[in-house]
Amino acid sequence: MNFKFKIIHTCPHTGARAGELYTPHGVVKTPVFMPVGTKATVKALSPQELKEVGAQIVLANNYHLYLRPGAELVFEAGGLHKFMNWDRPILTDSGGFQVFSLGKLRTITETGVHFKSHLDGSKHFFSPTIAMQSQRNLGANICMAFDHCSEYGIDYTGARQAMERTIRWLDECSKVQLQSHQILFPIVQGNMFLDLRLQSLKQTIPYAKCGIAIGGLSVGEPRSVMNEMLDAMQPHYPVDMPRYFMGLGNPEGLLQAVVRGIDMCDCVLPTRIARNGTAFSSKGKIIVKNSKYKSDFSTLDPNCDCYTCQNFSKAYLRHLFNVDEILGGRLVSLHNIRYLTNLMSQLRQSIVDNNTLEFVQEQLKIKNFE
RNA sequence: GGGUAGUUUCCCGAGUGGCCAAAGGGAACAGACUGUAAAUCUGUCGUCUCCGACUUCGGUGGUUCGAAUCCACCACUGCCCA
Repeated sequence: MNFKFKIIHTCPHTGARAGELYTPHGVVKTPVFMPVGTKATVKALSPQELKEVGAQIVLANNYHLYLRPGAELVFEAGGLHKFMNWDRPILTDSGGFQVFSLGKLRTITETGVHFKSHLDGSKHFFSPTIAMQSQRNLGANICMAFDHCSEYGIDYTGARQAMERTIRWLDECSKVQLQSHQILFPIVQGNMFLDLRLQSLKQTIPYAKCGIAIGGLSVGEPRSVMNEMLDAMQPHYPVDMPRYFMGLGNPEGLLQAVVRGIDMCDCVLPTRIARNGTAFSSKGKIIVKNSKYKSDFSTLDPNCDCYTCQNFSKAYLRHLFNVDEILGGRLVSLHNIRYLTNLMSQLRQSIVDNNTLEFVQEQLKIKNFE
């Protein structure tokens, strides 16, 4: 088998683990934050910059790449790694999240999802099989199961139906033969209902060969609810494979998740808020555009080793946003990714050093950390 | 010198008797963003003791129950003719 997960150390006081995920495109040290590059590019950053900033693995999105340029074209190009010039591991989301986010542009049936392209309104259909075949063509290392991610606030019956459908779809997904350098990650659903979560987890585990994902959280629910869900699932995960919390990317959430046994996270948050003028920092969130930084010639974060923090002041970054120059979004994206990769590697070190609890509590003292 | 068009809240600019504290855009300010329909979106944007009151539409004086809108004069600006 081309994939292997090795646990280096488990925290004796929390659920945190330090591990290594071996893939045909290299090793990923966990816990890990994975930047999102939906359309085969992490917005505003080059692969070289991503490496400099410590990205070990990136995401791409099956739905978006299926529409443009098409999965066959990516296959023809030699696969995503070659196409986007990223030689480290890649994970593709199946398009399941678009079932959730595209709202009125889609209708869900038992056999799959009818989409209207957000680009030109053209009609498309994803069955679990089609979604997996498309991901096979894209050629990422980790392919996510095609799931039904239900929205926060849905009632029990709706949540149960989405969860059960996800299991049925998972079974179909598992029958699609992937390339030898690929593996399927199944996804646990169940919305905010503990029994559904646990049932989903139980039924999903048999399909997990190397890793298992938690979907449908961090979709607007209070942090306490998210933690409650993670706490409930933690004792029941397979020990020997990474748990991937889909769509989590704010510093506090990452810490909360890792101490609850999560190994992998991804999110658009760092890059999106960066382009919108907000930076993470060891003193909390910095809204760079704010007028109070007009003549603040200090850097975003004195503790950060990124290119941005080595060379540019808040006043300059604010200026870039003010005059609508793309470099602003680039520099803050660089910083925000670095902030999270740094946070995760420090967290990893704390696990190895047996002082995770201390480290996390110290970090959580930071105010305005959302 | 003559003619003509204009002067609106930070800027541009709509508004030609009441529904106007005054459209729209910009700027400014604040906020949101979680498996990316996002370099996007939302809110505030005359003053105040802010369910209400007050002061504004170049200036002054009129007409009118009521004026940014009508009239007179003045000031300034653009354009055309000398």
